[in-house]
Amino acid sequence: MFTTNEIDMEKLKFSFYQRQDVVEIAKELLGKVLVTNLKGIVTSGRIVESEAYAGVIDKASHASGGRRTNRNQIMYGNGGFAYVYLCYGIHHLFNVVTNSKEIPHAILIRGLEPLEGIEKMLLRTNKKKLDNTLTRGPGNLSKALGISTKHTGTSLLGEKIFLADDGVRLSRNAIATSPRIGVDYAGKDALLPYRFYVKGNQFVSGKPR
DNA sequence: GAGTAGATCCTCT
DNA sequence: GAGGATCTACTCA
Repeated sequence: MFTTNEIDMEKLKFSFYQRQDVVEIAKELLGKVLVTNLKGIVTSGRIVESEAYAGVIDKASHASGGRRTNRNQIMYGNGGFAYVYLCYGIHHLFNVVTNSKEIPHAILIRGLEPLEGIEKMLLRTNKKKLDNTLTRGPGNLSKALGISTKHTGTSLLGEKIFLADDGVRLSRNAIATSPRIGVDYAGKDALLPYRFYVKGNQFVSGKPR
């Protein structure tokens, strides 16, 4: 399906995260590579699913209505940092903060196709063999990559966690759009088409299509 | 295969 | 003191 091309991997630049349109960035993140390098263990995966959270005007966002708390203050900082938080007491959800200071945009990474360090991911998740549950869904992928809430505030331009472009390009018709998942509480904002995924990829969460 | 309950704990009210 | 940007296992059919 995808071919790895590690030689041409290039970290996404600060300016990539600084742009205004969080929905556009969410779409562009599909096909990019998320890499973690923690305690000398390198694991990575290609992003196949993402969701945009459009700051203060978005009821589904933690920053909805300008809410500002200890937990989400990182969203009010500059783009290019990680926002990780705990959900349902069990799951660590990994977000990419975008835009500039005081504009709390973020993108939730929901699905990855494993690339490097698959055996390490299996160890972390207590799985025996690779299947599509390893990095499908936001809770699973952060566990597989070793990401937890203590990584909130980590720069995505550093060595520990970063996003890279290895030259893979997705054609426009390979990308599908849908409403976001698990945000029914957000009223009509739950219907916004802010979720993007690679059509037919087995690491996309939700019902297979 | 579909539907539901339980896990589990940090964060905000 | 309540509830959440979820996942899994279990039931029932």
